[in-house]
Amino acid sequence: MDGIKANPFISEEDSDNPQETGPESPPSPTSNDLKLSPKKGKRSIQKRVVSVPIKDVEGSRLKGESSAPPSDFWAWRKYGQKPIKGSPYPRGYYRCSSSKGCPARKQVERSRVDPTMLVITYSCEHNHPWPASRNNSAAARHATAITTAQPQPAATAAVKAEPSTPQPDTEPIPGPDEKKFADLAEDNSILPTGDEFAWFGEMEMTLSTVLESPLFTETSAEDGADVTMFFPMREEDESLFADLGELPECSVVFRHQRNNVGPEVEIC
DNA sequence: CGTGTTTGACCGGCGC
DNA sequence: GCGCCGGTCAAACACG
Repeated sequence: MDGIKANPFISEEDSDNPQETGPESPPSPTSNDLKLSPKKGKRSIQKRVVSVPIKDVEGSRLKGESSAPPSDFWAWRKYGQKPIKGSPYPRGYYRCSSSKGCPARKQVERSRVDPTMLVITYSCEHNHPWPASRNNSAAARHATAITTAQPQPAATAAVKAEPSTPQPDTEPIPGPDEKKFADLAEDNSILPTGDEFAWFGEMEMTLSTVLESPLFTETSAEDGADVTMFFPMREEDESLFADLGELPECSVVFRHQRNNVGPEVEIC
């Protein structure tokens, strides 16, 4: 909390990287066996951790959302809430209600290290057939391009260095996942299905894109410079996406707050 | 009436 | 084997 705190407030998790958002969740020795939904016997769950300022959340609440914290425009239905040991704040469990049978889930809890931040964990079955969205091929291309454009040994290095650098919050791990997501999206681009799950792919793409951005990784990671990235897309733009196939369906807003050190991350 | 939230109970994994 | 804990279910309730 001295300002050197890492930036991205976003971290991703994969079957290979079962790590929670903070130091308070030590990787279990059997980390090979990722965490699964106890009830389901599925083996791969894609997880994405996003931190958003509570201010943002309240802002979205004003828009009409009751207790749904996120500002994404997919519908989430709360199906549970549990007090988490070690945390004064309960964790809410949300399920995607945008479409029937949507396997996507989301956990929302207040960050223990920074109570002004909400930690949102998106999760979805990895082996789920991600349908292509109207723009996902573009996004996929983008992500792929970025990933390949940055042949970082840091990818493995970052993952490897993680245990030795316990960050208080989430970490940017531009790892092999990005490629996975890209491949997924591209692979699924042949799927005829609707876009009920496209949001997840979209999110992967968007986040990956931002995370991979040298601007972000370098500048903000270096000294926390004033990185302001605006993707002026909001609800009103959603209608545009219905007709546009090139623009990103979701927007990510990274804003470095002057007073409140910490970027704003918004996924909508 | 349909949809979403709340809340207690239940289940399974994991550590001791 | 036992207890703890996280995640999910499902009934009851609230709201538009």
